[in-house]
Order: sequence, then C-alpha cells, then structure tokens
Amino acid sequence: MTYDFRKIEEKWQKFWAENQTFKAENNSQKEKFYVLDMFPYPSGAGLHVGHPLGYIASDIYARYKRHKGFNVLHPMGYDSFGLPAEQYAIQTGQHPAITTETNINRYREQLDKIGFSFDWSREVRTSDPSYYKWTQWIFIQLFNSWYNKDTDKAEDISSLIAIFEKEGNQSVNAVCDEDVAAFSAADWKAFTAKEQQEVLLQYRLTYLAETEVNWCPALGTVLANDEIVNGVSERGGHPVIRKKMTQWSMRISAYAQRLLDDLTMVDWPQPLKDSQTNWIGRSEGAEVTFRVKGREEVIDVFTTRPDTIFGVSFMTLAPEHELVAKITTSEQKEEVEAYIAATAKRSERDRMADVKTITGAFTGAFAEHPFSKEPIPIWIGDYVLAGYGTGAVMSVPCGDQRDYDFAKHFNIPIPNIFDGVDISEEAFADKEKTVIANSDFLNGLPYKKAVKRVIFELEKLEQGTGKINYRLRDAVFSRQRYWGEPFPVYYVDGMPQMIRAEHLPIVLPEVEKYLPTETGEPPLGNATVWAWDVKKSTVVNNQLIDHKTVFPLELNTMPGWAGSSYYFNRYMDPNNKEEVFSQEAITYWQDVDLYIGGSEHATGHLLYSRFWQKFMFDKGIVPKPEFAKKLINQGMITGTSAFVYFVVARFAKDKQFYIAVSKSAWGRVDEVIKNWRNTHPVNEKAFRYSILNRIHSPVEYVNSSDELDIESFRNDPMYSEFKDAIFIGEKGEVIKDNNDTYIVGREVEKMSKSKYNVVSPDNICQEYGADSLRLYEMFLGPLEQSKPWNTAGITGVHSFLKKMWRLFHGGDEGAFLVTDAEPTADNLKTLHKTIKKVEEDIENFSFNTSVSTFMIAVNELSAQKCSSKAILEPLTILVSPYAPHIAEELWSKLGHATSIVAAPFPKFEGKYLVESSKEYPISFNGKVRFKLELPADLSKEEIEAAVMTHDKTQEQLQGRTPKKVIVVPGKIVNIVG
RNA sequence: GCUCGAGUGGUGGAAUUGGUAGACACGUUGGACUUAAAAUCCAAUGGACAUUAGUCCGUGCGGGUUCAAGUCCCGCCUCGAGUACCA
Repeated sequence: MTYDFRKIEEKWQKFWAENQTFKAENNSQKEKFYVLDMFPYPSGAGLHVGHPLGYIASDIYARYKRHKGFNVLHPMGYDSFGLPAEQYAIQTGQHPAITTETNINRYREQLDKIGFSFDWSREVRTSDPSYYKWTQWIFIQLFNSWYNKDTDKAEDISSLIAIFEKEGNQSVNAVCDEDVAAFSAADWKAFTAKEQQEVLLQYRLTYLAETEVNWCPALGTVLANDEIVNGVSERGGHPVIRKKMTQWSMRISAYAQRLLDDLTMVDWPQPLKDSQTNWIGRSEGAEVTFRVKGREEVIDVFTTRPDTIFGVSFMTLAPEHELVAKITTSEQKEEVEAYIAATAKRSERDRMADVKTITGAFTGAFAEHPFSKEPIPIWIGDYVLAGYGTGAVMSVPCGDQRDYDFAKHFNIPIPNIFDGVDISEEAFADKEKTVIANSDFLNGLPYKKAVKRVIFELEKLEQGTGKINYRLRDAVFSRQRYWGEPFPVYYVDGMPQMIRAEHLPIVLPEVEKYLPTETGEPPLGNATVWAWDVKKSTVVNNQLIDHKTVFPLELNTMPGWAGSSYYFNRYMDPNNKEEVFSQEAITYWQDVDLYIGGSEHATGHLLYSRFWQKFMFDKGIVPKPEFAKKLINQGMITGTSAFVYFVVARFAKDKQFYIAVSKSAWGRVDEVIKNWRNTHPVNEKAFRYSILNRIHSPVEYVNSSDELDIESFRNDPMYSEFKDAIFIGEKGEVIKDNNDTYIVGREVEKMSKSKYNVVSPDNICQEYGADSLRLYEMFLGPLEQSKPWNTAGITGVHSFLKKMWRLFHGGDEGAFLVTDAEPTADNLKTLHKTIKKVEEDIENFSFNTSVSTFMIAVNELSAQKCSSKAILEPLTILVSPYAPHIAEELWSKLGHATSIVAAPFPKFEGKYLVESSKEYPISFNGKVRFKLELPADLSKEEIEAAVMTHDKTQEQLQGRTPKKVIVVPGKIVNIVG
C-alpha cells in the first residue's frame, strides 16, 4: 500500500468536521488553554504561503496541548470590514457584503485543506450585524464613561454628574480636554441640557472633537500620512489639504501610564514592547509659562530639561501655533506669513523627512525670562510640531542639538550654562555629566537636583510645574467610509445621543453609491433610510426627519480596529445574543494563553486591544487587565521576484517596440543595442531608445535556473507590450530557435500579489498534501525569523512522510505490518530521545528542529527495522500535531476507534538514554586530534590517566610534557602544552 | 539619525548553559534497480594542499578574555524591520 495522501487527508478532514472534533466546551473539568491567531482580512487574492505560517505553528501548539490534557480553545474568524472590498464596490457596484462573502468562502476552503484544528462553531465576522452589535455596545459603554485619575480607572458618567451637581468641576481629577472651563455646582444646575452635554463630552472616553486631518477634496476622503506622497494623494495624484473636521476620538491617552506599566505583565517579544513604549513616549519634565513682553498672552512650553532654563536664548513656536498671528510685529508680518504659507504646503511627512534644511522666521516679539526677566526673541520654525506638547519650545542651544543648529543658522547667541564643557562645535546633552553654571540659584548643581530646584522656584512664581508628557495621542475613531460599523448615534440639536442597547444592532444601510456625496459627506450620506425615530425606536426614511421625534443618524463609520479590539473575548461565547459574552464563559476562559501574529500590528491593533481590555477590566466586564499572556511574532515569508529588463526602442514618432535584454547582457546594454543595430540597419536619425527599465515577471514563467519561458511571457495578456518584443539572450544576441536563454534578474522581496511572486498553498496541497505543506513551512527555519520561500526542498519532507508510512508497512504487498514485538534497547533509545527533543522544541516554539528530529527518528527506526507497536504508536502521537492526517490514518490502523487528538502525549523516560560509554574528543591546544571511547562512569583522574597513556597522545606530544590537562567529564579532554 | 533583529557550506538551516562547527534537508556528482523515465535505495559532498597518513584555513571584519569562542567583551561593516525633528 502506498501513501495516498489525497485520500487520507480528505477522509480525516471530513471526519473532523462531521464529528466536531475540535469543538471546545465552555464547561469542562479540564484546565483551559486558549491559542489564538490574528484573524485575517479576507482579500480577493486568497491565502498565500505566508499566511499559514503562524496558523500552522499555533495549530501544532493547540494539538500538543490537547495531547497534554487541556481543554483547548482554538478559534478562527474574519476581520471582514475593510477598504479593498469598498474599493471594489466603488469600481463595480458590487455590494461589499457579497465580495466579502465570496472571499471568506475561498479562505475557508483553503484553510480547511490545510487541516487546522479550528473550532469553526465559534467563527466570528466583524462585518456581521450579530457581531458588530457588540462593537456598537462597547462604543456606548465608552461614551458613558469618564476616567477618574483618583481611582485610576474608568467610571460611569453618572458618578461624574453627581460630583458636578454637588461641587462643580474644580475638585474633579479627570482625564479630559485641555481647555475645560471651571464651573460651580450652581453653574452646572443653571446650564441648559445642551450645555451640560457639551461639558460631559469633554470628559467622556469617546468624544466628538475637531481634529486636523489630511483631506483630499478630489477623492472626498481623509488620507493617512502614508497615502500621501509629495503632498498629493498616492492614488491619482490629487492635492491634499489640512482641514479640521469634527470626528469621534477615543481617549486612549487616559490609559497611557497603565499601558506602559502593564507591559511588564505580559510575555511579549521585547522589540514589540519597545515599539509600544516608544509609541506611548513618556517623558518627564516641566511645563513652564513665559510671559510675552508688553502683551497679555503667555506661552506655555513643555521641556524635559527645566534645569537648562538659564540657557534659553530664544523660543520657537510651531508655525501653526495660535499665538503666532497675535504676537507677530508689523515689520515681521510679511516674512512670517510667507514662511507659514511655505510650510503649510509641505505635508507633515515632508517636513519631518527633511532634517538637514533649517528654516524659520523671527516674529519680532519677545518673551520674558521667568527668572532673569531678560527679553527672549520668539521665532517660529517647522522643526517644532504643533501636535506634540504645547507646540512651543524654550530653545536651549547649548543643550539641544536642534536648537544649536537653529541658533547657528540664524546667528542667535549660544550661552554656555555647563561647567567645564566646550560647546563651540556641538550641543552638550549628557544629563549624567551635567553641572550647571551661569545660572543664578542653580550654579553648581547636577541635573537631578537642578530640575527639582527649578520646579520648586517656578511653582513659587506660579510660572510652571513638574509634568509628565506622553507622545500617545487620542485615537481618531471616525472614518468617512461605507464598509465599516455604523455608529449607534443620532443627533439632537447637534448633540450626539446614544441609541439604547436593546435596539442594537444598527445595521449598515443600503446605498446607491459607495462614494462620498457631492456635498462632501461620507458615503452614508447617500442612504435614504438613515434617520432615527425615537418613538418607534427604529431606523426610518430621511424624509421623516423633523428634529422632534425623528433625527439624523451619524454618517461616519468606525475604523478597522474597532471590531478587532475585543474579538478574542467574543470567541469565548460567540453566539450569545444577550451579552457580549457570558460571565461563565469569560470566567472559565479568562484570557489568551498564546497569541501568534505579525509584528506589523505592534502599535495599532495590539495597543488599541490593550486599551479596550483595560477599559472593560475597569468596568468589571473582563477579569484580566491584559488579554494575552504570551505573544509570538511569526516572521515574514519573502518571495523571490523575477525581473525582465527591457528598453523601449523608437524608430519613428509612433513606431516603437520593446527589446528585452537578458541579465548579464543588461550590464552592457548600450553595446548590445549597438551590435544589434549593426545587424539590423535602422533609420539612424529617428532611432533612439530612452527608457531603461525592468518589470516584474510572474514567477511561474521562470524555472529554477532563472530562465524565462519567453513564449508564455509573450502570450500573457498582462504583458501585451512584449507580444512582438525582441529578446536578447545572455550572449548578447537575439534569441531564436533556443540558441540562447533569457535569464531574469532575481530579488528577494516581501511576498505580495503586486510583486507577482506569490505562491498559493493550493498547488502544494494538491501535489504533496497538507501534511507536507505543514511540515515544510515549519522546516523552513525559526518561526520568528523572516525567510525566503523556495519550494525546492519540499520533496525532502514529503519523502520523510513516505518513509514513515513505509515504517508501518511491510510484507510482500506492503500491507500494514506492526507487531507486538518487544522493543529493543535501540528502539527505545530512539523513541525517548525523540520524545524529549520534540517536547522541548514545542515548548520553545522551535518547530523547525522537531521536523529534523522526526526525520532522524524515522531514519534510525527504519535502519533498526523496527515494527514494534510499543514504539510506533507513541511516535504517531508525537508526529500528530505536525502531520495530523497521516497520524490519524496510522492511529486508526493501529486499531483505535477514536481520533488521535485526545491521546495522551508520550512520557519521556530518561533511563533509556543512559549510556555506558562516551566517545571523548581528545584535543591538543584546543584542536581535536582523535576520539577515544571510554566508560561513562570514569572519574576525572581515571579519564586523564586513560588519555595520557594512550599511544596517540604520546604521538601528538612527541615527548613534550603537557602544562595542563583539562578534563570535563561527559564533554571533552583538552591537553595544553 | 535612533531602536530592535540578523550575518554559519552552492541553498534552507543545526549547534538550548562557552566544550567534537556544518545535524536534518535541498542541490550536485557517482552508483544500484529499470528498455527508459519516475519512484526508491547506496555512496560522496565547507575550502585548500596531499597518493595515503594527514596538515592548514574556516561561522561578516579587526581586536580581546579563556585550556577552549559561532556562542562572552570592545570597536567596526553589511543587510532587514520598525520609527520619524517628541522639546
């Protein structure tokens, strides 16, 4: 019997589905274990081999934990709201829900073929109303909460209202907007209902605020920084302007410190923690108030170096700073306005990218030094960002390189306030070595003491205070898109009102067009049935809006990260219609034990999810402040792209064609073209070739020797311009009748459809089977490292599976042949060293090395001609997390009626590995010269004696007396001298 | 620039605490089986020198510590990822 993997894999995939083998129970006496994958966005391109890498690893771990007796939760779902489906809808009119459904079905088919042990009864889709009902519900919870800094947690808004009614807002220690006006209890009571709502919005954890966005009028949408290139939209090249828009924001900044502190609670990769730490960007310092000479206004600055306050020789404001227009003198007005106009044209990205050019303008105004009362010139410069801190800095050129460069460029004095430091070449920023001088009461103090003292003095003057600043800013939560969660929000007199939870979900309305409206409203502005009737508690036609009982609904939708910020909790009880999840479910499952996914989500998904988790923890909805104990980043799989090099040759105005030039000929392309012209006379006057270029060729047209299949390439409609192209081969001559070959250029790039280098797992499943694919993806290398995809090695793991199959089969017909023979000592040794290694490997997520271990085990057992059930049965269990189909088949052939998945993992017993002798490497001055077999239980002295009396030792020494003999029992002997 | 990660044969990689560098595969070469191919099996395979025995070199580069360094320390180089003037 041969190894018929197609039949076997189909059989067991069907068996698992029919028997719901991987269904996890919410009530179990077993210990729980939750293994989670980052759920995919179902794109139209389907899965490529990079996707399953992490899924295979987590599946191995999940199956392993089942063997270890755990009740394992291993779910999968889809992050199914997103831009590509919407873009496709805009182009084709096809409803995104249909595209999404099609894509999900394709994903499911592909995932099923790989044999994952997902509990599909728990599948979630973020775009499904039964799911986003709870996304909307959480939004409402956030709206109805504020952050109390005294208790350091989120509380219900009612507790805030109670305080306002009793004593106004002066004693409230809350995270809120910067510019909240003070009011008393009497004031509060005198406010209109609308005024009260306006005040509360300044405290809510999700709130409406004016946010500056990159607005692209032509596309009618807001663009992310990286969708803008050189100030125009990446797609279409339309102008982009900075515009203020009222949008929902999430007060994630309230959680900045806890998000930072609790990183110590989780076992996540250090680089990932580092990038979250940097993103949160905590800095300690002081806020200092500078008076503006001769005016009412003051300038607040944040500084991490208040100790250098006597080194201030100018101040710099961001060009966007609101005071700029007020304080600029009439003489400087023209220059300042010109400068502001020039910087406004540059995107934030551009401004940041250009570090070398120093620009700025003097406002003509002066500030007053808080202590010396000296005048300080006020400048504006685009190295100061409006969005960070207060948008203004006190510039200390002797202590900060950017300030130093600015001062040098504009000839501003650079006073030195450091004792014994030369600042003629560059600024001095070493806090540890700082001793302050020329600074009045700070003279002679080191950094820390000076900071303390200066804050004390500033507080006395009421011109400053110690402050901790975070880079992390509140997250904008509105998107001007169609394919996202609608907000459960309607507007009464311009104030947002939440729809009551029992009326959720508010389902996405139908629209004619998925584009923004002509008046620039988001796509939901096209909906005709999109108004809220408070009497009927239902969505009704817009024409009924009367602002009495029928009100307009919110037109924005939620961002992609909304649905993905709590899905891991919803999996615990995904079909619950009454609650986001039952208390029983969350109490049993608690949190994720192992989360595997890409590192690109370090500061997006993984930060927002932690934020929502903490919020829900504060509200008593979840029992843990962190949602995932351990996280592993799987490495990226890179593909080898192929490039065809070509020139476009023109003979006359409208007569041109392509000349593709092979890789080594490309290096001397001019010479090659010249030679070609000598043999193909052309009109010298008209002829020119100008465009030297290269284009991605689909990798399937290139063989392993990098030779291009020219016919296929020519005939691919995607490359119609090469239909009649001339191909010049390696030798620099035109290719005809296979006289030469065309060699493509190769480059390793991220695997991506746009680079034509993707490899789908489907072909490999078809040709070699899912078990081969699973083993091979693991065999490629360490899970966390990025690695190139190359199918060349797949035959290795495939023939391993065949060898393993043969181990269980013998006799004339190759029938199943496993005996009850007593295992030999060698058999047991092979088995137990395999158990030990595989168990260690899985615990260390070192899946690549266990594949080698299996190969060694099967090679050894084959050589030992082992057919003993006592060996082969445990071996089958060891292999089963990696290659589950073949394992199930062999398991059933071994006589088991039930699935292998619950079989207990074999126990390692050290006694089988005890060796009676050890082959010692004998080295001289660190170089191994020969090996010596010695009994394992010899003492150091006995080993030394045995080695020194050996002939070969004497031969090596040639009469010399060794200076020293190092004996490490069980390891090595080294003779020095 | 900063932060993090990596650099080992023709290729993917192994060496878990400093102790026999190159496990396990792929590829290549030779052989067996076959009319042939596929499949399978066997052997060789880091480089140089050498008939053999063996010798020398060798984990990005330069130093160092050690009886012993891919592994530890110092200084560099290259590649990859992330980040963006954060006051």
